[in-house]
Amino acid sequence: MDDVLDEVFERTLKKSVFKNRRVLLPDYIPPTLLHRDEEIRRLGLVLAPSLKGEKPSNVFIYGLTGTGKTAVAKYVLDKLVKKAGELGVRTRYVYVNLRQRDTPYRVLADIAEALDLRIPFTGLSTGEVLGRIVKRLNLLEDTILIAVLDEIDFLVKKHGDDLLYKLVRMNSELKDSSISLVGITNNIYFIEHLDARIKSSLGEEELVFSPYKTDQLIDILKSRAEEAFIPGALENGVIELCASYAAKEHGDARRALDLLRIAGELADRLGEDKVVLEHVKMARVELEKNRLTEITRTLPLHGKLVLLSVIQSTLAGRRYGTTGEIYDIYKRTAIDIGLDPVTLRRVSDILSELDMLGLISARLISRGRYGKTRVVSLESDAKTIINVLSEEPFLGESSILDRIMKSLGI
DNA sequence: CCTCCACTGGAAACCTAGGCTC
DNA sequence: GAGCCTAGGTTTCCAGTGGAGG
Repeated sequence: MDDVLDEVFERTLKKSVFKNRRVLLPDYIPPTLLHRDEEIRRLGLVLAPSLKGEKPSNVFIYGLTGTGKTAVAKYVLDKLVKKAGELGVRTRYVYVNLRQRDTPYRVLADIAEALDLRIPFTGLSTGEVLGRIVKRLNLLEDTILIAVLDEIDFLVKKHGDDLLYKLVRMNSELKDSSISLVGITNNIYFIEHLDARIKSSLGEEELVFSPYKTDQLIDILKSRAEEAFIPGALENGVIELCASYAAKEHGDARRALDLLRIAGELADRLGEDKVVLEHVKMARVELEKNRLTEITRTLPLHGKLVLLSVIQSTLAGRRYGTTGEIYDIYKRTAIDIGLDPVTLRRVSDILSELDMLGLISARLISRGRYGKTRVVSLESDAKTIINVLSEEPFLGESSILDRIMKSLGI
């Protein structure tokens, strides 16, 4: 037994294609950002007044995922704050991702924390938190706070633009301090459904990030690979393949880096001393599987049940199910395992949510006399989903999953 | 050209579990 | 402990609606 383990340990410890795997992780900000000089310069230009103690304009940054919006924002602000420190100007910044912190309260709590305030995770009114921030900023005289609100469209979609309005208006209550907003979104149409008051004040400046071209992706991957891998660890063409896969996904650099990293991890796991093209292809499959597992796992219970019902509705050789059919199946399953089923209205919403997550495709069609409904089909691997669902106590112990697996021939 | 199906999607309100202040 | 806050998931109610079949 020991020998087996020893071998595993040896293998992981001794040989690795990596020199420094960290530089390939999504939240790593490299010391220099390639092919974003213009964007860096322009954002710097907008925010530079803070070095003279003046309030910078609010900025809006648009661009698809993996175009370096977050990286550029963090990069510029890190440098800005450092420079401000040297000059003795009080400039701070907060970075908040509004997809993860998608309520007004949590956003305010994060901003408050950046000002060294302690805020409980629930209990206070948003107005109270806002008030404390104002008080704090007035106490810290001449402080310029820059709040980076990443994926800002998520908050607005769920809770409206009230918070943005309040944050913008907060400046009128501040004496010598100020707050500026940097909004980041990958939804170009986002600004259109903003209130006119906010649109004008938040969009004082606008930056648009265009996707990376394949050769730019290659540059980026090469420079990171030099840091990340030991020399000679990459077969010729590995980087190019990662780049071309990612270029197909609208030049998404994050995806390119993920592919490269996972390809490397696969090589390590297989005990090979070189990353080859085949590893990249495997990495692509793995990446999709991880995403699916992660999303499915974090689904609320009824979301999982509805997803399972979608699988069942497409079981008997059918390509899609309708909302009504899926609801019937769902209801039966829920009662079967001793759960109160939710209403059709709710299931309708859950189906939309699953669609947005990309797990299923739900297209709205009208079948004339036979009413309007959503045509739902599974867009992901049923086997992976069922594996995750079997972790669920309610489902794991029932025989439903076994039955489905049999029908699927797994 | 009109009807009417099978839902969709908006709005408000409810419920549970948490936490503040006084 | 009262009274008032929050987040999330949900229920209740209801006014639409695209287009096949009459």
